[in-house]
Amino acid sequence: MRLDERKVRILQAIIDDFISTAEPVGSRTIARKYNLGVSSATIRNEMSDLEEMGYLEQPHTSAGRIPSDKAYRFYVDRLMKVKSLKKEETENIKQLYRNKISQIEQVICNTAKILSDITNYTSIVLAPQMNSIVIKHIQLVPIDNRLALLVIVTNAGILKDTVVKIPEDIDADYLNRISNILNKLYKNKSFGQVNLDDLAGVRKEFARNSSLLDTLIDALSDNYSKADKDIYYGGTTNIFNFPEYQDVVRAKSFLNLLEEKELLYKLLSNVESDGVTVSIGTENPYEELRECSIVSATYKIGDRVLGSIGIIGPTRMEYSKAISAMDYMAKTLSYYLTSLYGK
Amino acid sequence: MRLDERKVRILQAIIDDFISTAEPVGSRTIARKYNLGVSSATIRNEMSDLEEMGYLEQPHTSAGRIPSDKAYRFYVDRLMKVKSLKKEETENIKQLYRNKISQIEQVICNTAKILSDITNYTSIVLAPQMNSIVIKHIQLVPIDNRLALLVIVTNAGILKDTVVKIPEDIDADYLNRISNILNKLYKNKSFGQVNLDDLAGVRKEFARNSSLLDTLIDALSDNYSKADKDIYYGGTTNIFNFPEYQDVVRAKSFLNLLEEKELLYKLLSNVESDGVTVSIGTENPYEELRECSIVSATYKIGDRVLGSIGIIGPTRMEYSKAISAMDYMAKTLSYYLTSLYGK
DNA sequence: TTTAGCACTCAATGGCTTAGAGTGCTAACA
DNA sequence: TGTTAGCACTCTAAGCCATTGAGTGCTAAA
Repeated sequence: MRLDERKVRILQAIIDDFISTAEPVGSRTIARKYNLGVSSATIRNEMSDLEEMGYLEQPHTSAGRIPSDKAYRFYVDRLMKVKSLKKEETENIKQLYRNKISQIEQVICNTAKILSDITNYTSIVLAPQMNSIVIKHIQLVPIDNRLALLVIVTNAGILKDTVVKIPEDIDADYLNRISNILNKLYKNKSFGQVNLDDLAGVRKEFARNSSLLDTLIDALSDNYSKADKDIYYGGTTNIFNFPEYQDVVRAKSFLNLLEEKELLYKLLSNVESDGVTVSIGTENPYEELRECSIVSATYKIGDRVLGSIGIIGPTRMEYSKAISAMDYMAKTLSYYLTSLYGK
Repeated sequence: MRLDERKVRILQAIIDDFISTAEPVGSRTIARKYNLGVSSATIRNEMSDLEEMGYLEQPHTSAGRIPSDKAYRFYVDRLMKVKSLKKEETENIKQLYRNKISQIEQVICNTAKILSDITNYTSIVLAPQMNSIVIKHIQLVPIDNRLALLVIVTNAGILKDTVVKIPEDIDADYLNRISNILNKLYKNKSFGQVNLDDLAGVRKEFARNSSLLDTLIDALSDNYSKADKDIYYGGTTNIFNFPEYQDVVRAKSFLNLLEEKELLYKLLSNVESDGVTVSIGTENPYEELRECSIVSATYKIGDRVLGSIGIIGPTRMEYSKAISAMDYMAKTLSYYLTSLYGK
């Protein structure tokens, strides 16, 4: 059976309607709301065909029909016109980056927030992936006679800097010497190449202060291992706005899903490095996500991918809005980061 | 009418039962489960008295009874024995602070998490209140020829340090001079005393680099104004575990409540500075909280209150557990911060 | 003062009916 | 041959009603 133009028009009407109402769509509704110039009976026949072709599903005989994942895919690839963001929305985004220069985590956290504000879905942002980040400089900055700040400067902005306790009798010169040792070992290496054993190897240079060495090893490995899977969220409670999540059990399982960092991490780190990726319902590799869609993109410094951003919502998603917001956001963030830290 | 010993025993049984089941408690249940040596009819009479005295309420005639806020207050003040935490729980808490020295925000964020893990309620932690924090040192640390790190060292650990853009032609000496100016102006002042006009007043010293000055003013005011109302959460979805929040509307309104930072901020900043404060249902000044209880305490460095911690849950809360966890946590956190930044 | 007994109340449960939205088929029509 | 009106059929959701049972309050006896 061929998907002729009339079928396409009807399919589009059904998808549009279902996206906005979340109710199964009947033939009469289509005939009334979208005047396609044919009667409900004709539409009924076409709908029956569309079901046979796999684009529609029927929850039960006496209900209307809902689009299948295949229909959404067709919609996203062919039907939908990506409408650009409203002026005020792009302004909001730009505003976020204008003048504001602060910790990269801050920026990313705000990115998540604004993305969920614009789309009304939940947004997920993966913090920069350490493995690809190169250390430009390590320095111990003295704070007082018992504390110092271990600052790791990377080509993606400052990383979590860490306060470390130092033995009381250590002076600035000594800290400088240690900074030099650290630099010699790690400068221009990526975090993936960092080997903490190297540091243990120079234990003798620390003389009697081997406890300081241990503290440093701790601090470094902390930064290395943990920050890697940092995930930021925006609009986690937005899910309650959707009728399909008015059921506590479903809402809860959605919120639990968000806490499965491992899964989200895998999901978002396998994203195309260019443009916006859309993953619909059962296209997702994970069971838990078979009723959700994910719109994602990466953000970069120059050409190097740092991390990724995702929007997650019901398969009945306003793809057009979500995709355009994602596209604009990822580009703006990348542009901003590149101008700040890029070479 | 007097609250004689038998009434108290019955009241206690009812409260205990309701706390663990969330179901209205009937006279027969009490007679069966807690053998008080009297029949259900006697208990019935006593319950009727307790209701008249305001300790019990009846959702409807043919249901059992539930404790009133007055009953919980009595329970917390007189009846309840605070049971101390399990060994493994205190171990978990200590573990959190052992060796781990990092940004104060990190510590606070983890505090929220562990508190909610132990109690199964939602925890709320107010970041250190800037007004009382004293600046010990301000320094601009050069990163590369376009960026510097503005580090503000306080008597409560490092504050959010900020990356600032600097004009390309500025050298380390110049940054040092600026650091000195900043120190002269702000050292040993609390954030409450910081007046950004002071900085504007030295504009001439910046010579042609007045854009750098503006950046610094921005960065400082950012730290000053925003961080002040930072709130960290733990276990926000724990609320779904309680039968009284199986209703989406209620669950949603609870989650919305958590986003009312202004309100939570007011609520938690008016807490007794010593010991644990318990605020039950309608005792709370806000309408939205009349079905919740809040257990809170402050954390300090030495004697100076920095911020506060709260646990929020249904009025039917396991007060004993919540209070002991809160007590232990606040003390441990204060001890840790004092040993690190105190004096 | 305590307790057994009993009538009474009321939310919750489950079965039953009805209403209505929607389908699919058939037959007539252009 | 494609389109449409008409109609019987299906199935969920909503409303209604009777039943159940947990729990109370009162009374009278121990």
